[in-house]
Amino acid sequence: MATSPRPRYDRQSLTTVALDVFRQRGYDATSMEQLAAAAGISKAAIYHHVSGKEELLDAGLSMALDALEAVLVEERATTGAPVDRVRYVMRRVVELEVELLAAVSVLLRARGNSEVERRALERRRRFDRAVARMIAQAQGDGSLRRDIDPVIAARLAIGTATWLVEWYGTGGKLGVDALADAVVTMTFDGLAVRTSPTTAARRKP
Amino acid sequence: MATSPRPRYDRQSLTTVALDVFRQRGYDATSMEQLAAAAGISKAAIYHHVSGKEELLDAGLSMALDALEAVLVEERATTGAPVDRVRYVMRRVVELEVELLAAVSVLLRARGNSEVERRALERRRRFDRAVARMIAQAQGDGSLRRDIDPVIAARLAIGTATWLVEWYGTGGKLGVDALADAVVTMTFDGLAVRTSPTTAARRKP
DNA sequence: TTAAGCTGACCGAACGTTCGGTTGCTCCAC
DNA sequence: GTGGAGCAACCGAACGTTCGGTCAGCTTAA
Repeated sequence: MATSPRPRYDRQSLTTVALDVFRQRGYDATSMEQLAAAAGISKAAIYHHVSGKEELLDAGLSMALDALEAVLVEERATTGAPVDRVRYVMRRVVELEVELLAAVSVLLRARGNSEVERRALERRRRFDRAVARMIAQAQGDGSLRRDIDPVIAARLAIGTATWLVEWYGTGGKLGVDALADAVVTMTFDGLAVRTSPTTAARRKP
Repeated sequence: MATSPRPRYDRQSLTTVALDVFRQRGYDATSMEQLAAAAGISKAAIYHHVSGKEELLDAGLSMALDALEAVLVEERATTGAPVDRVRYVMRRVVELEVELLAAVSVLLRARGNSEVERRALERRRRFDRAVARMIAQAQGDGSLRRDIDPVIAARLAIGTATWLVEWYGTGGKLGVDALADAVVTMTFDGLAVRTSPTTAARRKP
């Protein structure tokens, strides 16, 4: 009757635990003692699996960034009309953020206080630039409005999507699909009522 | 020839200095020594003006929240068509964020780790609810689309506006008006091209 | 028997805060 | 006009506490 066997952690599972605590309290405000308590092991035991606190942050940030960057090379993000590719990427970003809520939450709070954070910020910036390039293309072929700078548009669009990790609870009543619908609809069609059904018809790709 | 007189700080001016450092490094990652260095006085001198680190945070958070709440009782936010009131509030929020960049930046990073932060989060939530109520009204009179939940719409809209403090630099080339235009336009009309000029005509209130 | 997994005790460094004392400006009796 | 009392502003040094991290030794599964 093994009611409570040893936790048996590894780098990956410890990172998951750490990300949850980092998300709740912030990286700097989280002590190794608190991580140990959350994992149910002693502080010293953590050092058997990772080199220290910063490696947990690095692994967590990479988890989010790897997933985001993978979206950019998916088929539907590289082929087809630019506007459809932007829509697809937006939707996938929302899905990823729900799936990797804690990791993305920690990522967007990184300030560049260490080399690990600075590298993560650089990768995040590259992602933003890639989306901005796609938006610029869609503006070029006339499917997106041109009166908003593509870089600003990308930042606002990604910001809208990114921000939801701040309030979206995993146990929330709103499903992922409905949430992604809301984000994509608002980003491309806006909150105002549409007087013409032309663009509304292509809302869900 | 008094080349370098005493700095002569008070609670207010010290808070301004502290907010800048908090914004760059994060509250928890900022030490009193770093605050002292930024202010050009000794660590001990700070305690002559404020009770401690947390009072600086409290004063900074209140600065942002007071300004945001004041918007809700302005005339253009309380009279007129609901949709116009929402537009106005959005625009004012963007203006305030540029004006109080550091304070808003610190506010949106508050995690609720202390009583001070928890009180700030509660005030922020009340602000969100007020905007959600205005959006619900605008949906009720048919001027905003009803297929997005007002609470979700409010969070996304405010999120879009709030997020810009993460990338907007005070010395940036983009002016406040142009930025507010971009945010309001994207939130209400979206990035997609308009096939009907009806709603586009009322973009700038 | 062995080695990975883990623990409690512990370390030096850095933290926020406090304290005794100094500095330099203001004001007023003379 | 001047000298010295009074005081807000400030400083260097130190406080107790907590931090991230280490270590010698115990436990447990194979």
